[in-house]
Amino acid sequence: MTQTQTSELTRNQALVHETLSRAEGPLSAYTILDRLRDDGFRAPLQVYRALEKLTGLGLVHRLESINAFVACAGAHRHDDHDLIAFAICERCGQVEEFADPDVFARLEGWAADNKFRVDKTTIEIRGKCAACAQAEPLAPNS
Amino acid sequence: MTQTQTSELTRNQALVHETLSRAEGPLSAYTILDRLRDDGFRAPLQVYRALEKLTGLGLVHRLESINAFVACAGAHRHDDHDLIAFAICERCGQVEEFADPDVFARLEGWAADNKFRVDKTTIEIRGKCAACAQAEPLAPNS
DNA sequence: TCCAATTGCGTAATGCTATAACGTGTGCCA
DNA sequence: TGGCACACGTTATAGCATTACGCAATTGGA
Repeated sequence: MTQTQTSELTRNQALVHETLSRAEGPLSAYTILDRLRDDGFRAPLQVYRALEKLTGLGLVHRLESINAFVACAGAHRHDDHDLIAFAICERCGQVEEFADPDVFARLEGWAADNKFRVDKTTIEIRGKCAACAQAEPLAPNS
Repeated sequence: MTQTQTSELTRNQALVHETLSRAEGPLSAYTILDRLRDDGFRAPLQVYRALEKLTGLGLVHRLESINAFVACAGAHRHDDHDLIAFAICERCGQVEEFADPDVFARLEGWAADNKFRVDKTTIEIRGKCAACAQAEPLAPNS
């Protein structure tokens, strides 16, 4: 029941990944835990350990601004794990991933100019997605 | 002891702001609380309420990726509160603010193309600042 | 072959971050 | 003067993440 090959997922990792993949939006670690109770999950650490591995593999992204996790949409190149921006709808919870090479080029330019060694870059836009923006008027009251 | 003019800070707000301004780097809300015990602070909410006001005024920034707060460096325009990127050194804790109009222009471009209504944009780079990068070799072991 | 290193797992406890829900007081102004 | 907006204080609770301990299985040399 342990890992037999480097690139395969263990049972716990696969369960967490499946849970995130099936979800419609980002999930918190504790939500994942709750959804995996029936599969034997008992403690937060089981989730966090799996998430650590999955994020390392680029299969899952962490959304820093909302303390949640999403399965990688997979629409981008594998080695661009940390060159992805997120647009998070605060109304419906949907998350859009997008990669803007120019944005990252400029940030890397700043880093180079300032001799800053980059480990991880976070770009997250919060607001309302197209559908929710339309559903909600601009000036609700007054 | 309450607010007499709209643009002035209350005692609590001023104390939190001063604490952050004097700090060398970002502080967590609970660290701020500890530093203000002698000034009568007892509960997290006293800090969080002040922080909410200060971030609203643009005097303080929240660093989402490390759950901490910094006093605004003030080197940028007042109305560019949320158009600022941060470079956070994970070794010494120093934070650099910088505004890159092109980056934000491209992100706003994406938002416009996708009819996404932006509320807040977060850009945070974590890594090693120039001094710390030099102090730490690239491949420590192996 | 056997030892040691690595990796993952399970459990319990703890720590850190943030908010909910009360009620109080004060200034403003219609 | 009554209502509103805002700030405050306190207690309790919710939500997020890690430390620490021990065990089991795999792997890769010596």
